[in-house]
Amino acid sequence: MSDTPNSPDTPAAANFVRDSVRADNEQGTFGGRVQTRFPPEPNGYLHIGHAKAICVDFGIAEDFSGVCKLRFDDTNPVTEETEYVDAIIDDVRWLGFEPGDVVYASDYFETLYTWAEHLITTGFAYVDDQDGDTISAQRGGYGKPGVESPHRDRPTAENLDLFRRMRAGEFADGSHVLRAKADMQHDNMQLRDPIMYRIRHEHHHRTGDDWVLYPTYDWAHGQSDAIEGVTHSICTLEFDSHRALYDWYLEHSPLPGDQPRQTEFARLELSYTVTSKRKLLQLINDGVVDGWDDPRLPTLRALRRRGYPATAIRAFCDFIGVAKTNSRHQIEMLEWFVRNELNRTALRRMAVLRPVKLVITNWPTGHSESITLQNNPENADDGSREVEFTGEVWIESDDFKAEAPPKYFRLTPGAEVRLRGAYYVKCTGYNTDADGNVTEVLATYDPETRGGSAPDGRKVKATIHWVSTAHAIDITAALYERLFAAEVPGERTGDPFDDLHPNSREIVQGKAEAALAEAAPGQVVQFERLGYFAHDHDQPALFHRTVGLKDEWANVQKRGK
RNA sequence: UCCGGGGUCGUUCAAUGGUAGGACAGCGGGUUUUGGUCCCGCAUAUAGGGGUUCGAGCCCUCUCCCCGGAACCA
Repeated sequence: MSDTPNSPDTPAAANFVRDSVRADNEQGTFGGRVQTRFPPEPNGYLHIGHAKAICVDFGIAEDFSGVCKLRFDDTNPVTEETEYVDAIIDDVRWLGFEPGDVVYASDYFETLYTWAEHLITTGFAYVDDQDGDTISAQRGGYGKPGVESPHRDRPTAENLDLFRRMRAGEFADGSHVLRAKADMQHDNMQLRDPIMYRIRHEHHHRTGDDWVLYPTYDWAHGQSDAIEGVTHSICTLEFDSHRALYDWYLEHSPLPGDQPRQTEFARLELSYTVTSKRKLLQLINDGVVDGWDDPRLPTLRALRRRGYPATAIRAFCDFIGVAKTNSRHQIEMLEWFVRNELNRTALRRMAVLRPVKLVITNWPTGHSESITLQNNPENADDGSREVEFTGEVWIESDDFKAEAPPKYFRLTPGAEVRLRGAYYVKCTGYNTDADGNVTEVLATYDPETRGGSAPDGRKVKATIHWVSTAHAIDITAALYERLFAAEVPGERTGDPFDDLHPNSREIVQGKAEAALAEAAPGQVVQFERLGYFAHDHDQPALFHRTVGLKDEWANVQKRGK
């Protein structure tokens, strides 16, 4: 076991949810049993916010040797699709969790229906055939009591008859609903005779056309929990005011076992990020991004494509903990976890993304030699590789300046730097085109410094990366900035789209060492001194910048301004 | 307006009546063949008032601020 926060072995931090589960176990509340569920609605792709929920739901179950099922909350046939179901299962597994079972709220439609009849029979539900606006108006308002429906005291037999005919498809959408007979005066609006069933003549992704009657979330959720034996129903804060209803429904249902308990925690929000399904969909539909797996998106598919390791996401989620405070975590912290993981695991390679040619004027014409470089200084087991060096190499254009600003350690006329693993070179001059752009940097090398150290002990202040022009391969790199330029997108104007970063993706053509041609699809490597880059799954020469390296030089420049 | 949930360094999470601590971010230094990593150090917080107590971030009380709640969405 390691004590680094990024280790998958690190036990998750204590938090109020875990503590309450532990207390339940000690008191024998559920006979020592722990069962949770992760209940996404299959109407969109999972994003980083879901990752936290997944880590909480599956994590708690794991900690107490319980089970966590993946349950699709598919109670609304008009928005839900099978496409999302498959993707969600895939994403959960990618994160590293194996669902105890994959189930659907729609599996329980028949039981739910039976229980609804039970509520009718016991006098706790009735059929209302007023229109939606009327029902809504009768609900009252904050601080104002509601008024009871004229159908509230409909006789049981009539309720049963109407409800069965609703199921049989005799009525039009919106004409009838089944409502709980709770309390129209309750301070909590959720208890003011909520809708249990509505009529939707719609095709359902699993039950097809078997049903025209669909349960609402509140009626379906707690009952599904009870049916499958969930003990701890952990959800996000916005359901807090639903808990009273959750309990009410359970108390009035013929449960097969223990009554599950709902606990709420704060969802994960990230700076510079939107996670609303509606907004994500809009970004795609408006063509701002290419699709659900565009690396600029916070969806799990996108983060995966971008090179975020699942282990880093999990470590982040475990580390930020679980609380009830509404909070927005800084994306910098997530990026720290990503770098921390990749620093240990990513092989180093040299790539030049904005190339300028460096000509070594005293290099023997036509000579080429092989340089041995470590694959990962953090892990000797990753071994080494051979890289060809010649008298003409690509270097990063940022690594040369005709006139050096203060504290600039790289190449400038008269300055000596190390070409990583190869030789010291001293800049002797440069050539420009008619417009004054640097076309070639000229330098001499010191043959005594092979391998990158000088026998006379003299030091250089910079080491720069390089790629032999004769041996370079062409690559394309996608450089991403944050999709939104504001910490809280939409805070100024109410519309996150007003805060879109004007240039969140830059495509550059670069040069790279030959070994990069062997990168596996999806593999993440470090381009030395530049950042971590994920090899695209489909396009062989395309690399997505996962995250840059911490850049002290950029800080120096920023401070100088 | 009513009900509910919150308020601890810049951000976030701890401290469950007994020295307010960690991480990220920031700043300074050391090591370094990545201006990376690593190491060392510095600075910064209990929303406000009253009370209980030997002792309060924690308990009581009043005030202020933030979030959620009146879909036939989840």
